[in-house]
Amino acid sequence: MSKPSGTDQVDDHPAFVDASSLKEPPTAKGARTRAALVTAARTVFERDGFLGSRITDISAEADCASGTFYTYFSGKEEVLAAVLEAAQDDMLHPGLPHVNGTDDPREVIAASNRAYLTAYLRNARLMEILYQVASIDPAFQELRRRRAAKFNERNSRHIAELQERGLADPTLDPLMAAKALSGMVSRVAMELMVYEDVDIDTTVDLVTTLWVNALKLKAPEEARPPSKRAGRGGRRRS
Amino acid sequence: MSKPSGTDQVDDHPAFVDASSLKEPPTAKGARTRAALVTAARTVFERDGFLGSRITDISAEADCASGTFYTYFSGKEEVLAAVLEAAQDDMLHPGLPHVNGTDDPREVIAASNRAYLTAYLRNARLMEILYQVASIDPAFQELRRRRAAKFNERNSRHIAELQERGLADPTLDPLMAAKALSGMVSRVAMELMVYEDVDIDTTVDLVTTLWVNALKLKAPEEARPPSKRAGRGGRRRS
Amino acid sequence: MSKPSGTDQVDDHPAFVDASSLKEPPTAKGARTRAALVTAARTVFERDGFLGSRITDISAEADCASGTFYTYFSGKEEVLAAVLEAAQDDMLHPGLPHVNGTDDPREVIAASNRAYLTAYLRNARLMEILYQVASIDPAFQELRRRRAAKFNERNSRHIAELQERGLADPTLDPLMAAKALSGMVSRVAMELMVYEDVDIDTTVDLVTTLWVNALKLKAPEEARPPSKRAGRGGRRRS
Amino acid sequence: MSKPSGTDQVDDHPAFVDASSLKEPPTAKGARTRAALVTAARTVFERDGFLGSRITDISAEADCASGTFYTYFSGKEEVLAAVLEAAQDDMLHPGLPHVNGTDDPREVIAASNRAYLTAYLRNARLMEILYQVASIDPAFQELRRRRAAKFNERNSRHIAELQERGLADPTLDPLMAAKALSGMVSRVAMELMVYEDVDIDTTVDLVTTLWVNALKLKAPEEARPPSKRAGRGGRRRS
DNA sequence: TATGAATGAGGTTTCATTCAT
DNA sequence: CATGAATGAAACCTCATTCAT
Repeated sequence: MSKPSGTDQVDDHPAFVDASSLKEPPTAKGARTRAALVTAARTVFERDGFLGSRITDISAEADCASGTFYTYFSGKEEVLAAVLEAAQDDMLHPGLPHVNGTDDPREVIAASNRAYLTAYLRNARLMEILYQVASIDPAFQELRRRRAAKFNERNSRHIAELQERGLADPTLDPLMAAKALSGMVSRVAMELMVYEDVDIDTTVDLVTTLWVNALKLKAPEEARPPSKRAGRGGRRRS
Repeated sequence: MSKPSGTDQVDDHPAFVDASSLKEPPTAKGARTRAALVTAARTVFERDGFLGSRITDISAEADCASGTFYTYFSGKEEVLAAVLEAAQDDMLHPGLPHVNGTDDPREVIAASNRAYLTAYLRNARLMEILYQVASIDPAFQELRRRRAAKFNERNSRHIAELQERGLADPTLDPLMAAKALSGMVSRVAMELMVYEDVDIDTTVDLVTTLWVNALKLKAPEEARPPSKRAGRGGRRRS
Repeated sequence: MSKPSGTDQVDDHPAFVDASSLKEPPTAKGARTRAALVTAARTVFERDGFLGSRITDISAEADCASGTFYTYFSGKEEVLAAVLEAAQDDMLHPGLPHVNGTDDPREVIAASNRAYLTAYLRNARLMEILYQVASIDPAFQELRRRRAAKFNERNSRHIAELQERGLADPTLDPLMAAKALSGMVSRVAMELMVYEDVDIDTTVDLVTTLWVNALKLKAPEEARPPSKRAGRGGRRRS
Repeated sequence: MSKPSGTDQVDDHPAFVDASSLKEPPTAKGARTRAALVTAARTVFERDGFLGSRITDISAEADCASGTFYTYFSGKEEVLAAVLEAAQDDMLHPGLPHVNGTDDPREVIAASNRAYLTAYLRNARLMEILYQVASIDPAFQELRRRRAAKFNERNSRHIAELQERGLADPTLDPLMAAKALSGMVSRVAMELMVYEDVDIDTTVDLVTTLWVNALKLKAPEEARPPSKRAGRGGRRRS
């Protein structure tokens, strides 16, 4: 099924498949310590930002000595990767948009957006941090890009499908539109929900309406411009 | 005249009116040195980012001793403010969208977006930096917010006007829509133009179409009670 | 027992009970390093004065890296507090004036003064430094004051006691007299013993005589001028 | 006339005869600028201490450029010398203790002390500063010593004279006693009057009584072998 | 593994002093 | 003489990283 608007991902990062920090902890205690460090790192990053944080703070937060940090990670970048990886699990299942029984594209889009924004809210600060780091560290930039690509692909497919069914503006480039619209959603998520505390229902409504309008989405029954009415040329958006 | 999409501003920062660094140096040489430092700071910030930059580098770039820096600024934050202030001048007059002779709202929107994106391109890295710093320093966060507010107000007014003229979807909240749409534009600017090197014409077209669609914009002649001419169905965006 | 003239304290600082640097280092090595730093700091302070000293010099003197200093102290002020605290121990037991077998107040005063001056000599430079710092840093000013208060209280009590026993000039305000006389002693300590190298016996004699005279001290057997012999008017002090 | 207790001097610095900064200002304007700098320096020194002060502050206080400072002085030490020199004039004539018509030594001593303490109050902070600097800069140490010497000499002479007249304890070494007693007075001046705000009358009384007691001073009529004994019976001021 | 003291390179900041205007 | 910008040596302080225990 195609999901329009970042259904199960946060931001443009659909899959935090990272390879860097997959050192499976050897011992049981080791695993616990490592986990504590990852949790602590997230806390500290969210509090102080990535660049503002110090390794000392992370180990302190994890209740261990600063030296211990280096048993599991080679530096801040690596914990960050681990933190993102951990967050991914949380973000992959944000109540998947089981738009049961509905075919109405608007409902599907709304559900997707809701799922996306819900997950976003839980991980907003982390996203902000990823953004920051990406603009500094090419590795994270790449990470961000690769994931955004997957994500946009999916939304793009959904748009294309709607176009094929005659439900969306056929003049739009599906991939470009997908990028622009999901960009809009993630921006709105940060600006309105995080900074301005707008409630999620309002936000879902807003972005869904704009998204639907932007695609000139028709109701399914209007689909496939019936040949006979072709003369009328009525391809009314929305 | 109301300008729809951040016509003459970059990002959400319509007016970099800053007060912090208004210490006009008394002498001419002083002014020159200060200017050199501001220029150098911009260069260094764009190269290394705000947090990655060192004051030493800035003074080196400005060909002066490190101590000289402190004659004019109390720290990196203050130069950044000065840099943004200087950039503002550049951004305030990016070939104002004198959409001469056209009343067509799409043309107006397109022109605005072009102006905006053009300026954005010139200051993209700086915007990225402001974003970074805002997420770290509350002062810049505030700066960003206050300016975004002004900016959104303007776009909001334009949308409301179109609604009043019966040209735009009346169900939209003008302010919210303005925020979402200009968010989209600045996101696209960064993602597509800066990271993916999409050319400006394509980008302008993309965002303009989406913007226009999102508002369900009608051509002026369709305005208001289109009752009688409904059959004609002239739907020309742009 | 009340001790007249700063018996077991140096200057007006009876108890260097400081709270600022009570961070007992956890490990043994840590304790050693900290102690080395305190010792080094004292050496450097006595050599260069407080303001003339550099943290680098202290760590160098303690044979450790400059960063190590900050593991234990937040700055020069804090080491100084630690140095004073350490000195206190030395000063608290300078051969307490166990004027065994004597009740003669003059002997008691002499012994006290000797104890005081002996300790003073050992810590003279430090006292000078405390004086300096106190005139600059309100925290040390306060420290000095609070301790002087305790000290003066004790001398004051001794004087009052002598007055009650009819051995000292009853017209004197005990606290004021205590302040003035111990001020005299510490001044003389610095001026004569430190700057002019007068030997301690001479100095003890000098200040004891002046102190005794100033109180118009009588020998115990003269106590409470018996009314009947009033006419004889025998007034021989000490 | 012999003055017992630092009659017209402040602290132990009877004569600020300094040679270092006697560069008579050439121009009239020059003289004014120099004077402004000296005044400013005193203000700044009293506010921030000698070591805490910066040349910049002094020129700022004197409303001139920092470079100007070097036209008149080679550094802080030199202005300090100038400041002390200027203060000397103020201190040399503090209402000289013309104890007209009295021969009573106590009156003389009281008057001297009053004169001394009055002047002290006016220059207390400056004295504190001189003390500080003396403990750092040998030149000022020397200055202080040489002046103290003259001062002590005078008090010493007065004591000797009283001894010769049979009015003071003949066992005291006049010079040593002078040093100790004037040390007491200057200490009390700082501690009580400056720090504790004790009023001058009380202070004069206190130190005068102690001074008189310490010398075992007799009234003139009791002088020497009082064999015939005026009959009137010596009135001892306790 | 865990610890936390020690390290020291690296950046920041201050200010006395010079010098061209 | 006055100015005040420029200088740069010198001190401060931080923190990632190592390593002996």
